[in-house]
Amino acid sequence: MAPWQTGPVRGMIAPVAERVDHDCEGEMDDICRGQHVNGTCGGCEMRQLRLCASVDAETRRKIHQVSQRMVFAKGRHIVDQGEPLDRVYFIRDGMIVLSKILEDGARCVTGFLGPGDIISGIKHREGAYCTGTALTDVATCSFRREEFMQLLQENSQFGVIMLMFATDEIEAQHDHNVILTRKHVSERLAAFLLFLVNRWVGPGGVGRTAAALPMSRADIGDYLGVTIESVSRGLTKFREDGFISMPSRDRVVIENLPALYELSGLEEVPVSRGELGL
Amino acid sequence: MAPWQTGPVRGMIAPVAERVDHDCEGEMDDICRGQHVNGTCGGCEMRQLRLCASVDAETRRKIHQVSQRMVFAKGRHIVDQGEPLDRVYFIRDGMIVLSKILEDGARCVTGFLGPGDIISGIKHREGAYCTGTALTDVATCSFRREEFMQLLQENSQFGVIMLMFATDEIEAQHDHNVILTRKHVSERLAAFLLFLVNRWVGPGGVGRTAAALPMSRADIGDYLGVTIESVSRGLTKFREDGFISMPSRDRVVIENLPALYELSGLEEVPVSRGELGL
DNA sequence: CGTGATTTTGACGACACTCAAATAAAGTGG
DNA sequence: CCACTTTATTTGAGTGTCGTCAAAATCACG
Repeated sequence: MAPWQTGPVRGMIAPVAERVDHDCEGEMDDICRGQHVNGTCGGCEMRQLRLCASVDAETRRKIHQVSQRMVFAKGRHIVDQGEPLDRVYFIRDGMIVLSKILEDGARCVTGFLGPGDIISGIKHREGAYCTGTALTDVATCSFRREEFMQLLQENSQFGVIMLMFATDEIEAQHDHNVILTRKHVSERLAAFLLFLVNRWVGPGGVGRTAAALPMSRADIGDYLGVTIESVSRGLTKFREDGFISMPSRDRVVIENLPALYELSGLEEVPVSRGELGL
Repeated sequence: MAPWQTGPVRGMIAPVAERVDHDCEGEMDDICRGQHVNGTCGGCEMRQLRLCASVDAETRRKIHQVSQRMVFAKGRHIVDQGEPLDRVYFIRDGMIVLSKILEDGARCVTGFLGPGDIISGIKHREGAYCTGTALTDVATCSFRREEFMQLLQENSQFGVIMLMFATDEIEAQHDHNVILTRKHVSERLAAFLLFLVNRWVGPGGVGRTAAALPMSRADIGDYLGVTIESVSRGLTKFREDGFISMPSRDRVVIENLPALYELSGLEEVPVSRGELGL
C-alpha cells in the first residue's frame, strides 16, 4: 500500500444521503417533471444542452412522460458506492464529484460532473462503484431504469446518442490518463484549471477566464493524484507567478491563459463534451 | 513539461500501416467475411464472445451481411493517430496496444485490447486520437462506419449492447485511474499482471496463472505511468521474491497469486469485461 | 557471428509525499 | 453577535520513491 493511502478519508463527508423531491412550480418545472407543453421542451434549459437538443419532438415528448425532476442539496449523495442505483440522472444545474473509496481507505476522485452530464444507473443493480456527492445544490431530470431502458429500446436514435456520450467520456478519460501518467503537479493543476473554465460552457460558448471551485483541495488532489499540500502549494505558486488570482478560496480567475496552456501541455481549447458519470 | 517526457519516442514503431485484407478460407472465415451459413454464426469464435452472443439470429444475419474479416500482421497499425478512421473493428484474436503521442513527444499507452474488444471509428471522421498497433498477428471482424451506424439505427438492441460495452469501459478506465493515482510502482505492476491473467478468458473461465507479454517494457511503462527501468526493476524484484517466474522475456507465470493481490490492493478476481478502444 | 535494439543493473538526485505546526475559515452554542 | 470549537487550508522541514543518466548484459535478426 502506498504510504499516503493511510489515515482517515479526506474531504467532505455528506450527511446520510436523502433524496429531496421538490415540488415543481412554473412551466419549466412542469415540463421537466414530465408534463407536456406545446409538444416541446418549452423553456427547459436542458433542451439547450446535450440530450434533448439531439432528439426529435416526438421522442422528446416520450422522454417527458417518464422523466422526473429531482434536486439534491449541497452535500447530499446522488449515488452511494455499493448501493444499488436504479435511476439515470441528467444534470441540469450544479456540480457533482464522483469518488471511490478503496479497500485500504484511500479515496480517488474519478471526475466532476456539471450541467448536461449524466449519472447512469443502467447497469448498477448490484451496487454503484462510486459515490456522487453534490458540491452545490444540484438540479436533475431523472428516469427510472426500466423506463429509461424502454426509451432506449423504442428509439434506436436515443441509444446512439447515449453511445456517443459514452464514447466522448472514454476519450476524456484517456486524456485524463495522460495527465496522470505524464505530468508533474504544476502541470496537472494547470490542466485542471483549464478543464474548469472550458467545460460546461453553453453551445458555441468560448472558454471563460473565471470559474467556481466548489470542490475541496482534497477533491482536487484526489482527482489529480497528488496530496492536498501539493495542490495548495501549486495554487500559491500560480498566484505568486501571476497566472491566476483568487478573489476567494472557492473562486479562481485566470490571469495568464497562455502560461497555463504552456504548462499543461494542452494545445488548444478543448471542445466541451458530454460526460457519462457511471 | 515533465523531464521524462523528453527524448525519442520509445517502443516499437511499426512500418507504415497497411491493411492486409486476406482471402478467407473455410467455413468460419466465410461466415466472418459476411457469408451466411444456416442462419447462425456457425463455428465463429466471436459468437462465444461479446457481441454476437447477445443478439438474436436475425440481427446476427444482418451483421454478417455487412461484416468483413480483416487481419493485421504483428507491428501493423489498425488505427493511426490523426488519421481518419471509418471502420469499427471487433477483435477476434491477437493483442493490440493503444497509444497516444503528446505534443512534446511523450508517449502514453491508454490500453491493451484483446479478443472481444472493440476499436470504434464511429466518431473519428476527423482523425483518431490514438494509435492502435498489433502486438501479435490480429484477426478482426470489421464494419464500415455507415453500415455499422445503419445496424445501430435498425436495431435498438444493438445500440444498447454497445452502450453497455462503453459503460464497462468507462468503469474500467476509472479502475485504471485508481492504479495511476494511488499506487506505487510495484503495486501498479502487480495490478497489471493480474489484469493480464484475468482478462480475455473465455466466458465462465477463471483467472489463469500464466500470460503472454507481447508488449514491450516501454508499452507497460507508458501504460502504468512509470519508466521502463522501473518496470524492469519491478519484475526482477517479483522474480527474486518468488511471486512470478519468467520462462522467457515475453512470458510470465504467477507463482504467488495471493501476494500479487495483496500488493495490488485488488480484492478479488476482476470480472472479465468488454473494452471499447475508441 | 556481428550489429543494433531491448532489457537489465547501478549510482545519483529531484520532485513530491510525510509529518508537523500555524493560519484561516466555518460552524456552534451562549 | 461574539467567544469558542472544529474543520480546512497554508506553510515549513525532512525524507523516500522513483526518475535520470550511464553502462553492461541480453536478445533479435540478418
